[in-house]
Amino acid sequence: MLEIAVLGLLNESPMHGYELRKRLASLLGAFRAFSYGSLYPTLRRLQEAGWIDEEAPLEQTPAPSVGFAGRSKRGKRVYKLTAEGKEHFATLLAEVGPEAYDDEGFGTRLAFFAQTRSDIRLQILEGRRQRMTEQADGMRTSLARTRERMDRYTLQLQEHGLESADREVRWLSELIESERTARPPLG
Amino acid sequence: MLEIAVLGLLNESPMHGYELRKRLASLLGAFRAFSYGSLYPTLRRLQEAGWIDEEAPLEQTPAPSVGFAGRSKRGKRVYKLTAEGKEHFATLLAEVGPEAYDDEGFGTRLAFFAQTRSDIRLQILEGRRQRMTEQADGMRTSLARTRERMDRYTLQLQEHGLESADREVRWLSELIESERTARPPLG
DNA sequence: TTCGTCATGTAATGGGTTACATGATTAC
DNA sequence: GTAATCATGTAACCCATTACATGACGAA
Repeated sequence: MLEIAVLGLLNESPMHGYELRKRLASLLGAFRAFSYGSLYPTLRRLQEAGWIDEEAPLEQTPAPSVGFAGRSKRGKRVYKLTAEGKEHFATLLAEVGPEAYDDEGFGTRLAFFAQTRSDIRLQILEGRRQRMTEQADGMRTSLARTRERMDRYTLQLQEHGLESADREVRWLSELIESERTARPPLG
Repeated sequence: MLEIAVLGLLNESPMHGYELRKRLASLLGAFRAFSYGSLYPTLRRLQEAGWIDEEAPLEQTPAPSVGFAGRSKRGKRVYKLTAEGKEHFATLLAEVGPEAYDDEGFGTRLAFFAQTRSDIRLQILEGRRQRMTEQADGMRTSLARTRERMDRYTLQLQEHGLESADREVRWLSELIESERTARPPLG
């Protein structure tokens, strides 16, 4: 999750960790803000895997002290995607399994839809819609079956959840529709 | 989270693990279904803490083999809340900090609102509303600032998120209102 | 007798968080 | 010169998941 988000942002432009975290927070909507305690280890892991790389900073100050990679002690580390990283990111975006439909995964995929193939976009939207439809139906059934036995708070909770699920289904249907008209099927 | 949910359900009636999991799934809405890999260890932990206890099953079959606590080999283990467990659960429900407002925590608290003191209910609802209001405002600001630079998918994502947040705020306001009229402040 | 579902459990792992620690840079 | 914010990092922990393993019981 963090991995795909980091790769996606770095695919748009090189960035350092601190900035990455801010972009992440605003992209994924204030909630889901990832702490540094997971971000920095992830950056290291991605670098070791060869998917991202540190940009050597262009030296304005004449002589950096002995430090490796051009950094004196502990300056900004600006990361960018490598060729393999771009490839890997493309592979991740092309996955259409359940991990692309669930609550955490779907938001992240959608955030990078502009970089996703249009047939994959459609598959993900339809998968998500199916999942949300099933969830809504399950809640409807359970509500119908146990409505009388529930206290008003449980009822409110379930009804709000159901309405949210229904709203999302409608929203997805609109997205699917405009996706289809924008790129009509061959023939 | 699992702890409070387990205690809450067992406070309503004694139950075994398997049943607990099904009730959990329907209570928290199909999503958030907790696997056995976390449920059973939690039950053990709660039992070791003295908050829940195994009910000795009433023997219908004449002689169980040597097993301890009345179970022959591995039968159902029906758990119930102890007195300390009830006390502990009440303490958990009375917490009004951030853990009661965030996404995971709030749903669980609301599910057991019928067992929660009405002044605490009000505090939790107001805390949640404040949090969601702040979140919505943050998203509105960020949308206003970066709307032009965003692709249509990111825009859709943010707008849907904003609408959901706004809807929840309105819903919370209704709950707060009815909570207040049902139990008007002293005087 | 075999299949489905009820029922309990463990081991390995994952993906994050909190709290802590450090240092550089900017604004007042 | 000092406070805020930018910036990077580590260690300990937490709460869950997946995959696996076992076994009882009822219905076809």
